[in-house]
Amino acid sequence: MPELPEVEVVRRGLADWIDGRTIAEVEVSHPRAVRRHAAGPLDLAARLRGATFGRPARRGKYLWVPVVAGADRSSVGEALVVHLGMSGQLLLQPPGNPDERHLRVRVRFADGGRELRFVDQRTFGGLAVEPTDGDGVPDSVRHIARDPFDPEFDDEGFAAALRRRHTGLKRALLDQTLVSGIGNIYADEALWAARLHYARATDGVTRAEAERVLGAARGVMAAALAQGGTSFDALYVNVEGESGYFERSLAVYGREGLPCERCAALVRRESFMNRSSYRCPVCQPRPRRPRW
DNA sequence: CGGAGCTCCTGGGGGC
DNA sequence: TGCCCCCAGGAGCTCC
Repeated sequence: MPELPEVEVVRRGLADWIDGRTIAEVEVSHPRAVRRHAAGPLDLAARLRGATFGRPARRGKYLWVPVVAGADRSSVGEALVVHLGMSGQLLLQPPGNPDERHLRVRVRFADGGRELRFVDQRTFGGLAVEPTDGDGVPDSVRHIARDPFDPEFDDEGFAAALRRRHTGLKRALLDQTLVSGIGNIYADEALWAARLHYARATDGVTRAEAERVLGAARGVMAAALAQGGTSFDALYVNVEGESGYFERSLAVYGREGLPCERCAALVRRESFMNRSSYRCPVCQPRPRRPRW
């Protein structure tokens, strides 16, 4: 469930720990973790060996670390791209620490200090080394929209693009090519804060409503980031393996049958898009003409 | 080409 | 106690 705030917590941790360090060796213990690296695990390891990490960057839920090649290679721009999927973790562990049960990739550094470990129970996440464009954005991230915290995010452009869509509002919020970083939890929280139903037709959403839900998404994700992110089942943790505290601040997600904080009506859980959606039946009434 | 549904995966938890 | 099934869901892929 790592969404933008959780990925940003990890990015900040990485910036503290790996920026400027040189890679000694990479071990891939589960090929699925590097399936997005088309040339295979050996190629991934070879591209990283001897290279130096730069400053970690992020767009939406995608994280990447520029890699500056060793002296023996031309310095074509490349980056190590990481997506945490549902259960991915990036941990900085002392080399002697016991391996985690779901350790997939280990990066050892030449300085012998803490190693970078990619741990992923459900294996939806993964790593790849990819070329970057003139703006430093990797291939697989180029189709991802800017996220609401990107200085170049265009609020009016978002509202216009949303209203041009012919789909349901939550579906659109989860579409990473429209706005990135929002997942199931923060979509539900943003919709509750904006008092909008998930099945509102996007072409019927007013400009003001579009601004409201965007502002709500920004607000809830900023609050979550300030608390170190949201955690469930200890699956999401920062690079030190610690959980965030935002779960206790969630207004609707995971709160089926509990009173809405605004109106005391009981929160409902509904199945939608093969996942759970939580809403207040009073604050977020079902639209006359729903779109799923 | 936009939109929608399917699928990948594992472990925790509930029901019987 | 053990087994089976459901559930969590990001995003690429496929089909219409």
